[in-house]
Amino acid sequence: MSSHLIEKGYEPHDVEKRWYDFWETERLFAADENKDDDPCYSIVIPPPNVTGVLHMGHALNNTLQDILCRYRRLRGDNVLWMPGTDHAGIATQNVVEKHLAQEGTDRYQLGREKFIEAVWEWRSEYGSAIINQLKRLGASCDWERERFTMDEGLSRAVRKVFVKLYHENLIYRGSYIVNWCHRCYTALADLEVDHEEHDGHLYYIRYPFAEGDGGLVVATTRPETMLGDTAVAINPGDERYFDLDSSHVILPLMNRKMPIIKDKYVDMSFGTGALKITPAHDPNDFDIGNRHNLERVKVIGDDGVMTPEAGKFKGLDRFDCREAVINGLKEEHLLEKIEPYKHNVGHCYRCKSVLEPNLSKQWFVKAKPLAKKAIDAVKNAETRIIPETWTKTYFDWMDNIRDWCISRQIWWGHQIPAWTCEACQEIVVAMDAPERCDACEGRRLVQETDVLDTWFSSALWPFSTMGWPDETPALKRFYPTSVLVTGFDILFFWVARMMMMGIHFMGDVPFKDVYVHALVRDEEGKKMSKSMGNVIDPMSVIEQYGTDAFRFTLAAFAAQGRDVKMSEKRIEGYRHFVNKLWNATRFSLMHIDKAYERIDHDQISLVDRWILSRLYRVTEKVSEDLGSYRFNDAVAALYKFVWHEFCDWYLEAIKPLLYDKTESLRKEATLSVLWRVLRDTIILLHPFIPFVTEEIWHRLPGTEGSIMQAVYPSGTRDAARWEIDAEAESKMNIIMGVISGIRNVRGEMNISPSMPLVVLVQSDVESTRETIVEYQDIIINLARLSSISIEKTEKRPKSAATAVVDDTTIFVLLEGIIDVEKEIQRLEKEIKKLTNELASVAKKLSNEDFLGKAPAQVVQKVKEKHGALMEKQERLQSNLDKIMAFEA
RNA sequence: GGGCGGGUAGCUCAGUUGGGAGAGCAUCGGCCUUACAAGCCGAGGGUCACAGGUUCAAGUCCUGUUCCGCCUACCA
Repeated sequence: MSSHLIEKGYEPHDVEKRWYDFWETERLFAADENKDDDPCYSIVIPPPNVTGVLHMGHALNNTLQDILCRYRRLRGDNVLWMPGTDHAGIATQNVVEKHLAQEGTDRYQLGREKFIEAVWEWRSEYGSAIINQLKRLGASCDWERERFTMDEGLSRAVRKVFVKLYHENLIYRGSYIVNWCHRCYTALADLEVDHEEHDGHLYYIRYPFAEGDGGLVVATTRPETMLGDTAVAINPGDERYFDLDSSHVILPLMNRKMPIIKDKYVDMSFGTGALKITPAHDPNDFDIGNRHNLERVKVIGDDGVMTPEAGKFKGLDRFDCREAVINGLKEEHLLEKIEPYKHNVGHCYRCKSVLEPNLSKQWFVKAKPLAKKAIDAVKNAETRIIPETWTKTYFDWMDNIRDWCISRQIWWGHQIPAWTCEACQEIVVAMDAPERCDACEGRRLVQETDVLDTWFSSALWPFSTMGWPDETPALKRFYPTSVLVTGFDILFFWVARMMMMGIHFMGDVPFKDVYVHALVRDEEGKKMSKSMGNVIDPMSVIEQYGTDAFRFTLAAFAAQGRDVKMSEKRIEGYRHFVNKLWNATRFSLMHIDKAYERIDHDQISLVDRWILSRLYRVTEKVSEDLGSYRFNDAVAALYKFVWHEFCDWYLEAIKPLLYDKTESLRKEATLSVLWRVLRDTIILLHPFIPFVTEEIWHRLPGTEGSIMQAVYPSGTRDAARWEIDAEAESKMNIIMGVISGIRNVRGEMNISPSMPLVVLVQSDVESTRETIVEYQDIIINLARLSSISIEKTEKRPKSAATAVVDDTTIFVLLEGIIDVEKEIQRLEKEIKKLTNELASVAKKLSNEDFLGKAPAQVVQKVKEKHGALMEKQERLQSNLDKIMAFEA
């Protein structure tokens, strides 16, 4: 017995902290851009918001990345996992503004410079929260390289990109309708709009003709915008309006004379076929306005309050104004009717306020030319999207891409590097503040106050984090990255834009693979959200079950193309797995007290050969599955191997030898196999459950350093014997089959587990008999027998329960104990089951077409199955007959 | 409006080129067997949403129906 006794249950808490610190201190996560020989593997983290806390999505996302990175490191790759956070312009500004509000001040009182200082202070105090949570998760990022999108280096990259795109005419500035959030006081990109269906109303308003009686009735969901109307449009083909008396209408409440224009955009089948035109507050109306040279009257201000252009409604909040307008129209009897109407309303994705389409001067990226190359790269498989189904979504969006509004009217972010000359209004775009105007040599230049969309800087992440625009060794070695692991919710926001920028500026795709994983939902499949109260906090899960159990669960759930429905029950189940591994180790270490580097293959037993063969198979399987991002399959294979092969069969089978006090070469050989299998198993498991495996590693004799530096098990290392042992597997299948058959009888006949049984085994097949004779000790041990005899002839003993496995019949002799009735029932049940199975197989074989058209291999297989079933049924039947005759 | 994914055991879900319906949890029965009761040994349980089609053969491919979820969209 060794002195390495360990605790009975695995306690994750202090273990996790201890080993994470150890890994960091030893710099085991560090990539080396100056190393030439090893293959490189790189991933950039999807940077979480610096304001964020870790949620289930992050947990899944980073667990998968960590599994890949740890796996590749073990295989000997030079791995870079680049970590960092993004500055989350609007979100962060909102958070800091809330803090200021609590202190009774606001950013306007502070002023821009002081406010930005306050954000940096906030960041240094709270910004590392999510990083620490990633560490709790075990994330093996190269933290020494941690980046932030507002770092000086990354800011330089942002400016460089902006300047270059501007001079390539891929960035322009202009007045357009944008999505405006009055609360955040900024424009948003189209993507940043959340559409929600609302129960609203459709208001029918009559606009009287300028000449004569009557008027045109228009329908709108936003009556307050009528104050900014500058025309009414009808379809030129609309017969209803062919002979209008008047060419103009009078805008009610404003008393403005407006033209009736004709535009094919108008849908004759909707509403009245007459459309009010508000060029300053609707994107379609804006286009129509351009076509007809209409005036743009902006009635809703950027603060959500009506402007002086709204006449007597000036100063009203936009929603109050809606009420006022309706009342005003009612008084003038111009409101024809109100219908309930469901329609989509855009909301700010950051603060959920209702957005207004608003006329505004903004900066845009011309997306089409950039998108084209990004489309081609996926078409040419320079970048693979996995699962493939997402490529279609990617193409759909890319094909219909629209210009990207990149300016934001907030303070926290990269200030746009454009300066306006006060003298001549010339715009100068440059990396650094220019000293004089390019056009007039004027020296008074004012920088643009807008900042850039956060996603603009995130789009550069794969190369800006590696030092671009400098030509760094890191870029040379690690770009393009091997894979991007991300959720589909930011496929457009981020992945598509990185593709565009990466290709444009690096001349190469940013990643070879994009692995798109599922979203984590609650048990009912709903998106987890704070407002619904269905959020499971990863940190509390880690507290309760340990990081390893949590990670194993996440990986097990990560089947491709499916959402993850998180359930604590499953986490609990995998905690049991971690504990099982722990206890298997505990048992092993009671017998192992040294390293066994060499296995004496002449001395090892059948079960030893079998478990080595199974270990080889699971090793291959895990490599295959991780190579194709099938995390759940890898987890299932490992789970089955550890629990149902290593623990249930192997450890149980070798117990008698281990408990035998006498030293022998045989025992030494088995111990060496046990040592090897345990060591290799924890190495295989380490990418998934890093903490417990590191802990075990250090308790296992003969290991050095960290498990992270271990040699990954592979077929080449132990070439002579390290392979599938088909003979051992097939023999073990016979042995295990016989044992299971006996156990089945014991269970079904309610025979106490402690009662030793006498068993007679019969088989026609010589090799089967030989195998059973040779390894009868295993059967006696695991099936709890007092004796076993093996013979060829079929001669049914008195008072026996029967089990048939393949070519073997097992008689459990139970003179005086057997419950004949029970045995008859048992056999009848078994025979009935076989009869059903046989029927479907026989049907197949009686089908001429099947015999003629199916591949010979398949026919052969079915025939064999039929034979086996027949034989089994016959034998059970004959035993039933005998037992019944005996009974009678 | 367009697109995508899903409906498989009581629950949560696997099931890769079409050829034996699986796992975990839950349930039932038996065990405190000297690693683990967070355990061991057994057992039961499914017309693979519905209707057609292709095929010798369909959970798997095709068509339609239905229910659920998501993404996307400038019809007032």
